[in-house]
Amino acid sequence: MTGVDENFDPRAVQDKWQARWEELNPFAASEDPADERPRRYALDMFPYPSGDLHMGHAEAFAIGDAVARYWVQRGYNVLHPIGWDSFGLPAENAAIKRDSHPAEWTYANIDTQAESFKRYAIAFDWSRRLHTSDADYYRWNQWLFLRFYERGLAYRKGGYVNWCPNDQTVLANEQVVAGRCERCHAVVEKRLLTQWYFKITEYADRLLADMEQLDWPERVLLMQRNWIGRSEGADVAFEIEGRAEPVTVYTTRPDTLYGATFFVVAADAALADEICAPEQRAEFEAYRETVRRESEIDRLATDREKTGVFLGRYAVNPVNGERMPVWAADYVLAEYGHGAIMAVPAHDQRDLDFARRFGLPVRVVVHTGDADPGESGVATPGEGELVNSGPLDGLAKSAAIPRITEVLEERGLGKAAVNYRLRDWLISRQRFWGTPIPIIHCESCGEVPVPDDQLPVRLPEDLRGADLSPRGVSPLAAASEWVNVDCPKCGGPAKRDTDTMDTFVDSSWYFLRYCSPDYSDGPFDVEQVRRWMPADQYNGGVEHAILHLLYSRFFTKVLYDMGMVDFTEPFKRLVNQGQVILGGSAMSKSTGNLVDLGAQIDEFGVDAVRLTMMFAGPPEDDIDWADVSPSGSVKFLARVHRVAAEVTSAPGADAATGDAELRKVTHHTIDEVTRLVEGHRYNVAIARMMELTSAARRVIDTGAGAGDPAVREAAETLAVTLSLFSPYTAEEMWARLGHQAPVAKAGWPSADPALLVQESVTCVVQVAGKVRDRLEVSPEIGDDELERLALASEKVQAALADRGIRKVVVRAPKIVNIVPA
RNA sequence: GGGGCCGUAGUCCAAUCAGGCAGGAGACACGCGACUUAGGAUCGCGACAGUGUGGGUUCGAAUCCCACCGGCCCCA
Repeated sequence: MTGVDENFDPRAVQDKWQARWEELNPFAASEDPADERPRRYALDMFPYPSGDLHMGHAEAFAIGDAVARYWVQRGYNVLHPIGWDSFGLPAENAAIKRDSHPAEWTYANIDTQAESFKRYAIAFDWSRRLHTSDADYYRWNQWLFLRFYERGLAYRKGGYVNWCPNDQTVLANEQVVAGRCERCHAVVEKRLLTQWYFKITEYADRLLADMEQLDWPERVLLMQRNWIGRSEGADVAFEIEGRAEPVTVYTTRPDTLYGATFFVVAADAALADEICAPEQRAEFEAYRETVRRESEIDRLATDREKTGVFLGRYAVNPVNGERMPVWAADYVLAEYGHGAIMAVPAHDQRDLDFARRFGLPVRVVVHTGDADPGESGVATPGEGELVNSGPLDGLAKSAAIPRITEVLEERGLGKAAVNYRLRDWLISRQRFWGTPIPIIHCESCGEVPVPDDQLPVRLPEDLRGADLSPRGVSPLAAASEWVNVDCPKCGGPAKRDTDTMDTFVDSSWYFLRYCSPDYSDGPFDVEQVRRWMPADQYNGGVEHAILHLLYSRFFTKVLYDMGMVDFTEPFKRLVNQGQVILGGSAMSKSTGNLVDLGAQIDEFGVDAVRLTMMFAGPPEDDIDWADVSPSGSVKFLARVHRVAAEVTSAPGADAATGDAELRKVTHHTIDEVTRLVEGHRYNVAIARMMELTSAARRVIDTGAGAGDPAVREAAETLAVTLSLFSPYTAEEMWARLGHQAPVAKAGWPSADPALLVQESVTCVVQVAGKVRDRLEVSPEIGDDELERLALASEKVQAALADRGIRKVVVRAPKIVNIVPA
């Protein structure tokens, strides 16, 4: 062989260009107002610094990088920043274990990851790097908290909250997945605590309505819609005998009001305690104790037997005056609606299960045509005609709902109502490594905000190791010098709030900080944000479909209401990459089912690992590392590099004088790859680049040879397009072709339209749907002429034999289908 | 229980949005040949087989519709 492939040593090429790029700094975004290039903001979900980068990071950032690099090639002024989500529990746990400070572990890991990102050749603007655990960052969490507080969007309240017994802290609803802690998977308990909340529920309708603006995967929007869980129904007031105030319940099925046969109050709701009759109290309190010990998982299980206790009281059905026994049960949640429901066993399965367990009556009020629920044990929630319902009789369910709502409103017994599944966001945490909540509790003044000019409230630096052990209250409480302060209002003795903020607060606005990372007069420079935001594309894992993405949308809307931003949605387009798995299951350190990114890079090189990620399939699909072939990528990179290395024509050689066929392939490839990259179909784009490589190879070996200018044109096209995926190889090719680095700024090639036109196309002629002949015809051929040509074909005539023709379908210039009689 | 997404060669995947030649775009693995020795290199060639199942619409269905089977996800 020529020996040039021996010159292509991926490791040497990496080291050489990484150093060179460090000098060139090609990806700094320009803030120059005179820079007229249109701006694009390519945003990646920032990493948590737990050890080094792993395969998942490698895929996610390879995708985001292809986007950013493509925009740079297209001549945009591109913002592609990086930072670290560096507060959080793992650092704290590591500090306890090692008797050190969380900052030590955190910043060491950040440095490791930063070095890996550089080696991995991600096109970041390194000058904008931020860490949420820096006081320069978290002071603005505190500042934002105070603005939320002023607007009534941050408040403290007592109630049952989710408690993770392992992490020894409360959790937001969004952090409880199927009854377990989303971090450590411990079964979540309920505790009665006073905690800080953000009033995200006030934005529920806007969070729903503004989804229209979003070019996001439909399934993510659907998940958010489900999470917010808007439902329409009615609030209905029920008298409870012996209680002055009526109790309001929310129902989505007011049409079934005549079918309500009992009333259920959440066992752990205050109402149950209040109305329980004295003779039932002992039984009720015993039951309540068992309920409190139950996990969310138990309570949600649909197949377990219903439990409950009669409270010895009766509610009155407002439409027919019937007395309904009031029960306490665990299948009604204290936090949902008003913590009490009217039970309609005929048309709600859980109510029916309860009724059958305790021998309560079942009354059908909607005739659905299905078996009687009282007999079958299967509730009938479907459409049907109302019966046993006084004035509603004969109406369809859909007509009965507005009718009964109207009646209730007329009589002052109820009204149409909207309910949400979404709860307010619980943001306080009883842990150390987070943003201190900037509130001071004064005995005489109550809650007093820390004045802005005293921000940041820094974390005390003398806590470390065992000081941080979880003990159910924040470790900050033990730092007495830090805790005890003078009240900013009255100067009297006061104590700091010792909880820290959920780290999802940090990540709800970091993308704004990137626009002006060193700004010191506010969380961000409003002008800079106006120029860069909203982000054009946001890349990250679907695991954030609800939590982070919902919170960020909420923050953006609040900032909009504060007049700090001029848009209501932060991320125009969202791309969720799949996971990298191994042998069909998720990679995990604990099971040893793991591929180490560093080892892959050592073996195959950065470019081959990146190319393998991008070529494996569509970005949103999972990649099973057992199914892909990084060695195949190595082979391709050597092959495409060899094409460039063999080129002997001079830079600037006139391609027009070169091989016409190869030129067509090159320009078709440019045209297709452009479209494919725009559509995020990188795997197909790479396949096209492989085809072009083969076409150039053929011309070198068996055609016009390596000196043909068309070969140079193909090689240059390959270098620039490959730079999105395998930047080191692309840079080396570009240098071999006699050009100046960086190839990243070479400029995207454009296809010559003249080379895209086809002189002839193959028209398929079918008889009864079977291909019988192929005709080479002009792409401009008319239907009539094509039909004549097709019918004249000998093969067609033979296939027809002596059958007549019933119909001829012509779709010029691609196909003719002749249907015999 | 409700809703959503997905089933194409031994394997990963194209073509599905907008119905029109799957002699599958590309690749992995496999086999053969060439490179005057060798080949975990390179270049070339090849075979295999097939749109989950059953209906429907259509001149024509991987593509659209319905049902079923199987897998994944969200809510309950």
